[in-house]
Amino acid sequence: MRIASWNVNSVNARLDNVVSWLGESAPDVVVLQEIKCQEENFPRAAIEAAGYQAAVVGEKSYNGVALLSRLPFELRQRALPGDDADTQARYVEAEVGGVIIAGIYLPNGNPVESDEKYGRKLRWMDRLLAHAEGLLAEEKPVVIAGDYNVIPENEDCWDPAEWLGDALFQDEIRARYRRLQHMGFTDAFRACDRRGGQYTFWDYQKGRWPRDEGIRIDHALLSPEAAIRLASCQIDRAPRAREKASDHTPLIVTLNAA
DNA sequence: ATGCCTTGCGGAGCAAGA
Repeated sequence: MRIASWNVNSVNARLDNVVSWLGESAPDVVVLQEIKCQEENFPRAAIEAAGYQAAVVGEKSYNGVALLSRLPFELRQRALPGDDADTQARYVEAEVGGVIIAGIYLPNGNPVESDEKYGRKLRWMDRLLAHAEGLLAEEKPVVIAGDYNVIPENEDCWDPAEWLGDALFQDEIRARYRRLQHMGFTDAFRACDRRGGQYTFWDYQKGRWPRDEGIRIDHALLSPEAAIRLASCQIDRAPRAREKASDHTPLIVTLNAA
């Protein structure tokens, strides 16, 4: 099973790129982040024509996630449990072929001085940790994939000095990401590739893409039952080079058959 | 230099992203 994650920075602005990439890459399941539309404005017909059924958790203008699948799936969650007052569209979870797949769009958290932004990020991560414990207890293959907005280590960043004051780089943020690993989740990309300097995001500004000055912030974390089936995990840089590219590029995980 | 891009919203110039 091939499972991809991609922050598309508006699914409607990116529709041609997304549909052509689905045709070329043909993953079984894709979790999208920042679709930036309500469910009624999601381009469902074009996605279905490409061969995918979609579970859409939308919101006007901002955020928004979707799970696309070529295989039958059962929707499990449309929100991250733990705070009914949180109305932002950042979480979707489904079971596909015996694998629990969660798509997440973790809050950015800047500026770090702001409880509204940074505090929200910390609290969202704490809820994710709690929910992840419950998923582990199911003892099934689980893949939590998406835009974590976390730079795990200095080597995942082209210039750590430039990111010292940023919410993506704070020690307490990175500690929470490590806690997911300590409780039993495996960073699929890092398990397959020891190299630093492998990025999933390059800012539109300042020529970051042509200079390959990026950060690795899109991740797939695997429960032990999924990790023992890990065949490969790759960053597909091709979509970032296209016209009208998203500032993120897809991450693709391949699991061996059960 | 809270900018430099890019998007949504709405019909100008912000807000938000990372």
